[in-house]
Amino acid sequence: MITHKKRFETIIQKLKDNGHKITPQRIAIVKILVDSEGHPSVENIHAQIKTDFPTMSLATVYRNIVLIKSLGEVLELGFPDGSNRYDGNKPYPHPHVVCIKCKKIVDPDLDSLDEMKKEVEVETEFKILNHRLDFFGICSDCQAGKV
Amino acid sequence: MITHKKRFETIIQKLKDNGHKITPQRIAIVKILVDSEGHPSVENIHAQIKTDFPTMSLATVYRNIVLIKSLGEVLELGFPDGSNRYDGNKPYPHPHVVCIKCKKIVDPDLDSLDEMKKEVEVETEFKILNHRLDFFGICSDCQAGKV
DNA sequence: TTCTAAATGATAATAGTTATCAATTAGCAT
DNA sequence: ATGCTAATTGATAACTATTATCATTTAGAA
Ligand SMILES: [Mn+2]
Ligand SMILES: [Mn+2]
Ligand SMILES: [Zn+2]
Ligand SMILES: [Zn+2]
Repeated sequence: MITHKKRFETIIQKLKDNGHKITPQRIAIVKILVDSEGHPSVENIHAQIKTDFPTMSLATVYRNIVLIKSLGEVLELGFPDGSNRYDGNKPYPHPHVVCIKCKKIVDPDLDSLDEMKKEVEVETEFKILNHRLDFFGICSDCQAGKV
Repeated sequence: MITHKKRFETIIQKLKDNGHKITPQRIAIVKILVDSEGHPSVENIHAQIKTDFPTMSLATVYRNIVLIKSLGEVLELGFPDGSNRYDGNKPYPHPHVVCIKCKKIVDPDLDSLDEMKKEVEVETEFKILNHRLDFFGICSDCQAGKV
């Protein structure tokens, strides 16, 4: 996918620009972050890499996600049960739709959010800097019993 | 506050109706859940009660919140960093505005959410059952440097 | 008042994440 | 190309919010 390749280059370049070394582990992690459609978890990333990179440590995955997060190049979807998920393609806040059965997470198109943010700023007198919107439900596959 | 008293009675009654005993610990926890304006944390609830009920165990607070949650009478706002907060007055999903400085959480009035939910259902073919909307920012007090 | 299942308090166990530290290595200087 | 050094890694210990365990206590019915 062309946009994924571009994201890959962007993140690698940003790592270089900030004086970080480009290790094989880093490359593998960034690749998965930008190639995944389904918002992978740390465990998922680790498992994928370990298949053909058996020495990959879980700590390295965590460390690099923290690093890439600090560069603003991955969005962390933290869930209270600890099952955090990551979006390396759209590293800015955006709404998500979560299937509570198969744990799939997709990006819907929603434009009314900006309007909503302004509403909230006027009403509450907060300066809004960030937001998080999740819808939880059952995807069409799971509704059809294709679990 | 009249609405809080009503909520208190509602929850106590529901506990009775479901065969649960009304203990002093339970009463204290429910009181705080319905009297708090600011979405208290477990630690906060525990600390408040311990002042004049020194034997109150943290485990009891956790246990009772799980119980009241299971009866649908408190909304849990789980945050990925483990700083969960509770709303005993509006136990159904609703948007929140979180101050990232003083950790205050308020309930804004927002009506466009239902519309948004329908939009998402049409677009993604999910059956939406629940949602979570948080805005993060800085409250007017913190903006004024009243920290 | 007595009885018993439910609830509590104290604490151990759990799980995701972060910290630590010795060993390895990417990338620069020679 | 080689060696150097600070950055990075892998292994594992530590941490922290929450849950489980279990002996003791108690709410509420008989
Ligand atoms: Mn996304
Ligand atoms: Mn609320
Ligand atoms: Zn599904
Ligand atoms: Zn504030």
